Amino acid sequence: MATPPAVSIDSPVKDAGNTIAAPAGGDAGALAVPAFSPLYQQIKTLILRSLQAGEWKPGDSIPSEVELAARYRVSQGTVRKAIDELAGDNLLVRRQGKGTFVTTHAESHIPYRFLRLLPDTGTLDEQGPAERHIIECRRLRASAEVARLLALRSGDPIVQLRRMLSFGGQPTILEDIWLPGLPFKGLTLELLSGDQSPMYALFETRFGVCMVRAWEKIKAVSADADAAQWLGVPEGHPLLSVERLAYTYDDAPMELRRGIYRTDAHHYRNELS
Amino acid sequence: MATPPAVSIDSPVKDAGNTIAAPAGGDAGALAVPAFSPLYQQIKTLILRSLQAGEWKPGDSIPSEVELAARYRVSQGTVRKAIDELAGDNLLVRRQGKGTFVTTHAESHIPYRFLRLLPDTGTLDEQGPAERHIIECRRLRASAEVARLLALRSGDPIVQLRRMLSFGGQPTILEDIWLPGLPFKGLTLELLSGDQSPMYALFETRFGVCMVRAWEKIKAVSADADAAQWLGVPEGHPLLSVERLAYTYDDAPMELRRGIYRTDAHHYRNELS
DNA sequence: CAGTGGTCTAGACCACACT
DNA sequence: GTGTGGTCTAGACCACTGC
Repeated sequence: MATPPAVSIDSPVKDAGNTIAAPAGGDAGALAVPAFSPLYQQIKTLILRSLQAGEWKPGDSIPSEVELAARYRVSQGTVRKAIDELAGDNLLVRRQGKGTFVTTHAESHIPYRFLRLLPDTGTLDEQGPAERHIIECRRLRASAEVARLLALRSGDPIVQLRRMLSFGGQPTILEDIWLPGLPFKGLTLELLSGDQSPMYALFETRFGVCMVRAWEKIKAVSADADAAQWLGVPEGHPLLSVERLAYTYDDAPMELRRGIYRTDAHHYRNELS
Repeated sequence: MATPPAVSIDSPVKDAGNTIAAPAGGDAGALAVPAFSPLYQQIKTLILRSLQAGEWKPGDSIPSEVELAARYRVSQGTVRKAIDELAGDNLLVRRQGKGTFVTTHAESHIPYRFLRLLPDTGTLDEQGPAERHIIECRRLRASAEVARLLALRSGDPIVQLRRMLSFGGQPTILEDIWLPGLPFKGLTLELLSGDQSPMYALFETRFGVCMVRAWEKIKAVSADADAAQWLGVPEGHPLLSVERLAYTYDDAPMELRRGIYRTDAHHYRNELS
């Protein structure tokens, strides 16, 4: 399987030396556009496309460096640099002696890769795994606000979820989640409730959607009646509001999430450099 | 200047092939300890030491790759990999055609490298630069808690600062800062107040202390009387508590800081991947 | 053992910045 | 032009994994 398609973004020519050809034939057509990129960047893009297209799924191993070098007709070192950067972005994981694998939210030893909340005292696996409870799952139409953030149009179909996470029996996080309706056709409360894996792992296996990076906006807020009831704190209690926008391989926003965190016994941890 | 000291951590031997010698002579002594590291790691450590020793200061350029390769008696590619990693950790900055520079908190186009608070609307330079006001600067003795976090002994001399940051005239951040007394001998309220640059830049130039990375622990809290007064909010108002422990090159904790942030018009931003 | 990623080298050439 | 970092190659060998 797989005959080498060779590099074809900037149509690199390697006749004499290692030059990269002009973006368009001859000298007509687009000018002024920078449009040149190093070979390894082009390889990176090609690999990204294969990930996006689902040629290699989360958890799978991708072809070896030697194979990819042959496929793209470049040296192993060039493939290596491309993979290095993708690994640096946490899209791939290298394992010496075994191969290079597509990063997944499942079967990872970090069950909640994007969750930055830690207990003030104790280890990561403190009181065993988090208890998860789906409160509701509704299909409705995007508000202007949600549509804007998810790059949809007002009124487009969406799925709205609400769930609660508890640690050691203590309700700690109340989350509202908005997902675009089309990619998540078939997502139901039953499906979510009957699943043991992290939500993002379910998204990968059932919907082929891989959350790759995200932004979070954090504020301190007062508990309203609703949050107070779910989290078991008095109204007005200070809580962390964590708004997350998560993206897939193609940098398309695929999830909007707003979590309300109790921070009595936990804290949001962040590393700076 | 500078005659090659050559690599000497693991005493790499490159007689035939590129082997790295055993950590200790013969086969006696420590066994079971892994203790081997690739050449580029050793180079990384040597560069780190030069940074630590102040051989190259923040903002300076370090020797070129070719020079370093000669100095350490390795190939340019090996130096390159070492520098790549240090650049990845934001300790160095590469500038094509110019050289490699030691990262600094001064003259950066990001005036507050470690500050993650952004305005909800508008750009980064929103209302011009932040107004800074030093409220107090006292020299006292470390409490058990502060000593533990700063790796000091209870009762060791420390400097305690309090300051306020305002954006567009709005008091937004109230910070208490604890510094070890010895490295910061000579730090006074006058020095701080008369300085226009970010505090970390002052630390670099006046005390040779470069903050390189940090952890932050974030919680939602209620404004106490003190914070309420300084920040102009009612008591009980939800605020962000941001506790930071900052480290220098040698991974020694060098600053403890606790900030109280208003998040009415701003938010703490974080990227996940 | 063969296959994978990891390290190291040496040399060529390109892109950029200063002078 | 000279010097810097940036890209690319080709080949050798090491270290780990699993058959």
